Amino acid sequence: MKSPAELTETFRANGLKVTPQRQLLFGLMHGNTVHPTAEALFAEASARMPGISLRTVYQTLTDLASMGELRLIDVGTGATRFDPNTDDHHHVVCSSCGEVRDVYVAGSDRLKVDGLDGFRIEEASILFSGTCVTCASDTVSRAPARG
Amino acid sequence: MKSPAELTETFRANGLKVTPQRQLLFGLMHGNTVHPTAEALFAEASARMPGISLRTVYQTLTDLASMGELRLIDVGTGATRFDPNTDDHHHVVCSSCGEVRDVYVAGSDRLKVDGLDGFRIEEASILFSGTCVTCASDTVSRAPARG
DNA sequence: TGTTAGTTCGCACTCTTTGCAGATTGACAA
DNA sequence: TTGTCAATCTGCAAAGAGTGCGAACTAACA
Repeated sequence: MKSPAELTETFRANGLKVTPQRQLLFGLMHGNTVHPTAEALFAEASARMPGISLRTVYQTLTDLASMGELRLIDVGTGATRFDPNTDDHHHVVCSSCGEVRDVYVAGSDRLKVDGLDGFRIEEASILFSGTCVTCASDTVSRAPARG
Repeated sequence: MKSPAELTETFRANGLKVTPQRQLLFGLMHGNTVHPTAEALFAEASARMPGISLRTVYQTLTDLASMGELRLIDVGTGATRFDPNTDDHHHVVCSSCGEVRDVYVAGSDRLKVDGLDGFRIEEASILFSGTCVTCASDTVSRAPARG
């Protein structure tokens, strides 16, 4: 995703207005590596701009996504996650706490895939799931206490 | 997924009852390759057993999944799909009509993945998306007419 | 400063899935 | 065959995630 300043340019150049709400969201998403949900972002935004609406958060995020500045990702935890990293990458999700991290995969071009006949493939996404460090240690330390 | 007869055994052996509703669903899912949603399965089931409830469909599907007889898959089209194929495989989804097909991938063990540090990986799923044959030809033949 | 098209916000509503509770009914024993 | 009891089924309410809509508001430019 471009920097807030660049996005400001881009938006204006496209006839879109740069509102305080949008600027706030540009800032919250820029360099954001936590893959927040709309709800999570709304909470952060609300703290800095009381009164901002969830509807606006969805709107802006959707706009950014359709401009290619943001990727919408679905890791199966219910809500859509937003990722400002537009590099060619994949994700890993903790099945316990839902944390999502970016993952880089090399060699995917050498995969032998059977069953794609007739499909014109546009995208391939790999989702790893498992347990993150924090949840793994929580389990270990808490297991004995719980019996 | 096991055959309806085998599932009947398994259910009874586990103290679960084998009701007409469950038998119907066993039959509808066995060998089913269309990856139906709960709603789609409910429609099929209703045609053969008027009065069966959507709630029961969800319940039975969830039971089968927790017994490992069914895989729940999320291809990003909104509703969860149910897959009786429990082999190690992946999926491809048509972004136009939502059709889902099974795909077999070889060589995934040779992928070089960066970013999994700290995670204990339990699963990796690959989702291809693109356009199926039917939708591709629809687009071609209809494009001129639509101008 | 005025104009106007693009935005924001809140509410209603859709869609998917789950919780609940009363009415039913398999499964096993006598 | 009948009885018992826990497992099931069904319908309805409700939760979570998004989206459509319209009135009020405001950036952006002349």
